[in-house]
Formats: sequence, C-alpha cells, structure tokens
Amino acid sequence: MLKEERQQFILNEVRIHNKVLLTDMADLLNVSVDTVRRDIKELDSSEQLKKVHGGAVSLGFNNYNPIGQKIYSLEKKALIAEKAIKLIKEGQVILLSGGTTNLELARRLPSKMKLTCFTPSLPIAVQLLSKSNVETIFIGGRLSRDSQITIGGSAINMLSEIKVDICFLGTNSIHPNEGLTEFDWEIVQMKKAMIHSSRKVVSPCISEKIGSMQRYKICGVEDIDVLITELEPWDSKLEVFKTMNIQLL
Amino acid sequence: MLKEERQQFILNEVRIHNKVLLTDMADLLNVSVDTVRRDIKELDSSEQLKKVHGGAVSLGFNNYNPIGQKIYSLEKKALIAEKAIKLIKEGQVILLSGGTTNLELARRLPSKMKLTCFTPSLPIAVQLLSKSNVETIFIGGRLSRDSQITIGGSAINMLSEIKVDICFLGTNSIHPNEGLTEFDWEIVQMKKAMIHSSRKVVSPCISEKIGSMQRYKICGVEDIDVLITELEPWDSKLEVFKTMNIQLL
DNA sequence: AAAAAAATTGCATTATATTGCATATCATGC
DNA sequence: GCATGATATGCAATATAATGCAATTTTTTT
Repeated sequence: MLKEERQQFILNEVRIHNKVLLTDMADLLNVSVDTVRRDIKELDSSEQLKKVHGGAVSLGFNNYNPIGQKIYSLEKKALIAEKAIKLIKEGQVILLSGGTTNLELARRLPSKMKLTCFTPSLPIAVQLLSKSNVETIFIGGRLSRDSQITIGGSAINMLSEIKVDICFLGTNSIHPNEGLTEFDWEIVQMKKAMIHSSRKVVSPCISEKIGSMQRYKICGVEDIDVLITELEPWDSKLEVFKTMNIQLL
Repeated sequence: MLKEERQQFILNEVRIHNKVLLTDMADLLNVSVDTVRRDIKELDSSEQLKKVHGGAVSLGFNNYNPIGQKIYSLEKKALIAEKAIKLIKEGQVILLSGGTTNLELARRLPSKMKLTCFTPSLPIAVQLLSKSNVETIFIGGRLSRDSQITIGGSAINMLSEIKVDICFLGTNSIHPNEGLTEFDWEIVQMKKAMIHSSRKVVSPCISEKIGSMQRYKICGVEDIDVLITELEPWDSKLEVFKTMNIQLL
C-alpha cells in the first residue's frame, strides 16, 4: 500500500468521523502506530488535519477557527435559524432559498417535525434528505455553480405552480428604502418568483447586511412579512424598520 | 511494445484503480522497474498523474466521495465508468440516472469536456457542479430518500420536455428475456421517462446483476442500445446478448 | 545504404525514503 | 505523584529513487 493511499485513507476517516485514534488507524491499515504517527505529523504540517494527543481531528470540527469573524457569523446564523424555526408549524409547506443561514435552518429542523419543503438549493436539499419526516421537493432547473441553486425559466416556471405557507428568503442585502437587492440578475428572478409563490415571506438576515445595497432589486421591505436578525427586536440598528409594516424577530 | 503504448497503459491503470505500484507495472509490462519509473516521471512532469514513492496516483486522487459511504465494487464501477465516458463526445447533451456507477462516471468526467448534463440525482448533481465545463440541469421533483433521486409527476413531466443525445441508465437488474427491472415502482416510471427522452440509451451494469430480476419492468433489452459491463465484450457471461440487437462494451 | 546521432532500455552503484522496533521522555487522568 | 499510554529519537532493515554507463534500437543525416 502506498503512503499516499494511507494518508488519504486517514484524511477520509477524519472527514467522516471528525476524529481518529492512532491505534485504530494502525489496526485498520495494518501498519505500526509509528507509521501512522508520522503520516499524521505530515498531514498536520500540511494543514490537512490537526494532530492531537492520541490521534487527529478534522480542522473544521475543532471549534477554534483562526478567522474569528467566520465562526462569529456562523453563530449569528445559528441564532437566526433557531428563531426562524419557531415560525414553522407542524405540517406546513415551506420554501427555502439558498444561503448559509437557510442551510443552518435546514440542519436544525427538529427531526420529528412533519413538513413539506420546497427548495432550489442543492446543499439544502442534501441536508433535508437526512430529516426523515420532511418531504423534500426540489425545484429543478439549470444549476448555478456559484450559488448552488437552480435558476432559469424552468425553475421559475415550477415555482409559479406552487403556493407555500412560508418562504425563508436568504437575504444578502436589505435597505430601508431600497428593499432587498442582489448582484446576480438570475437569482433576483428566482427570488421574485419565490415571493410570488408564498403566503408569508420571512427574511433571515444577519445585521451587518442591513443598509447594504446591490445592483438589482428583488422587492421592497413592504413585501417582507418578517425580518429575523441575530439582534433583539428592540435593538437600535432595527429602529428604521419599526415604523414599517414588518415584524421584527 | 512502444513507449507510448506503455505510458497509455499506465495511465489507464491509474484511471481505473486511482493508483499503481511500480513493481506491478513492471511485471505487467515485462519491463524493468527503471523503465516504468522513467515513464511515470515523464507522465508526472506532463501532469497526467502524480508520482509518489513506490508508484503513482491519479491527479484527482483526493476527490473523496462526499457522501462518505463505501461504494460496493468500486473498481468494477470505475472500469465501467471509464468505458462509458468514451461514448461521450464534446458538446453533447447527456442524461444521468442515479446510482453509484453513474456517480463514478460523473466524478471521472474530464474537466475540460464541455457538456450539458441533465440528472435527477442529488449526489450526481453535487459532483457535476465541480466540473467547470459542464452545465448541469437538475430534474426537479419530489426527492426519494432511499435513492436520492427525484421522482413523481413533476419530474417525469420535466423529462418529457427534453431530448438528449445519450442517457446512462443505472441498471440494477438485467435479464435476457425480462429486460431491465426495478423493485421501486416510482423509479421505474422515472427510468421509462428517461428512455423516452433519449436518442441513445446506455446501460452501465456490473456483471453480477446480469440474469437478475425485480418486480417491475422498465423496458426490454431491445430498448437498450449499449450494454457496458466490467467484462470484456467476448466474455461468456455476455453470450446471451450476442444474438440480440445490442452493442456490448 | 552507411554512418552518425539520438533515444531507449537494463544493470550496477550509490543515495534517499520508509518502516518497525527499542528506548527514553512526556502527557494525561486518577 | 503514579500508572498508563502517547510521543520522540536513534537505529537497523528493507524498499525505492537517482545516477552513470553500456548495449541496443530507432531516427536522422550524409
């Protein structure tokens, strides 16, 4: 067996289990622990995993993230996702756009909750498949490589044929006057169609996106029913929305 | 044996097995390990494989399977996938059903090949997204948790609106008299629709599935244009198909 | 067609890499 | 702190890599 193979095997195990023990690897690979140790040392110095006493852990799993900002906004997104889930009632039909906040929402859906869930997002669909009580319906169409959601006429057409209870619209930019905006025209069309297909539109949005603006307009703030941020509803940053006909969470 | 031949042979072995050992190649090719070493050195510097201590590995070696589960008979499926890829021509529009063989096919598509690819399979779509020259179109619909493909009227409807050059129909059971069969009725409907949408139908199928039969019929052997197995076309197990109007690869 | 040049191949030699083991040191939980 | 298991280090055995060289084949030139 090639060293390369062995190292790939170890990496794979780390990816799957988030951690491995030296002794397990030595057993599985039929080599001495010394060899595994050396392999892990190499993989560690090439920053493919993190060596710890007794084994190795995946880089992502370890809660420490060198880029503090990233982990921070992940926490914000988790908080938003939890608030969003409270809006969902058993048996409803929901629609999830793309984005990491909605992915977090999908991940955190209680597994006992019965739902029908439409989505044009590939990663979200994958996530939903692991929820045994969620019936997932994928909005087909041309896949955009960047955003990993389907776009184009076929997808919009499919959206035009449905009407869901709640739509969670991942929001990159929201502005009190200009409303929701995006930089990708195709995605704007998708989001417009999603709004049309929904009785209630919820915008999960981390607070730093408030006040920002992109090239193309999706809709005005008045077309959104609920705005969810990681902040408390009475936070001063949300002041501007208080007078508008929008629920803050 | 020509040097060129030898190098192609090595490359082929690398593509199928993801790795080769110097000593194996020297044995198989009846040349000294020095010669193989030199060949691999050349192939490495022309970036067709990666030279490692003791042998060589394929360039995309670390392309681990994102689902993480071990694929049964991966070697055979890899061989089938490589044969299947030879049928695809630049610029064509293809349709991939689900299944691990087709997943392997998607994984091994040359990244420089321009293609339009339809699929109702979630894992295959995820895989295809990493191919920058492949335009991926997802057949939307209700997602089946077991098979990870979309099923139901909406998906079949979308299929009815397309006509592709080649369809690769993942095959679980093929029988000389009974044709292709499946145990899931919904998937049968999908596969029927896929056949209708295709000018040419290719069935990649590992040989152990030959002769097996399930409850529901998809189509007869006569509806398949090409049958690809991991065996050589003249293998005795394929004897029964020789008299039928089907190409064996 | 013959000669010269270049490429290919295998072998011998030397250098380097890999691996497992023994031993001493270190970390961790109790 | 003490027992246990993990780590580091040096070392020897083995496998693999690199290099130079000579024999052979292929290609090019004359």
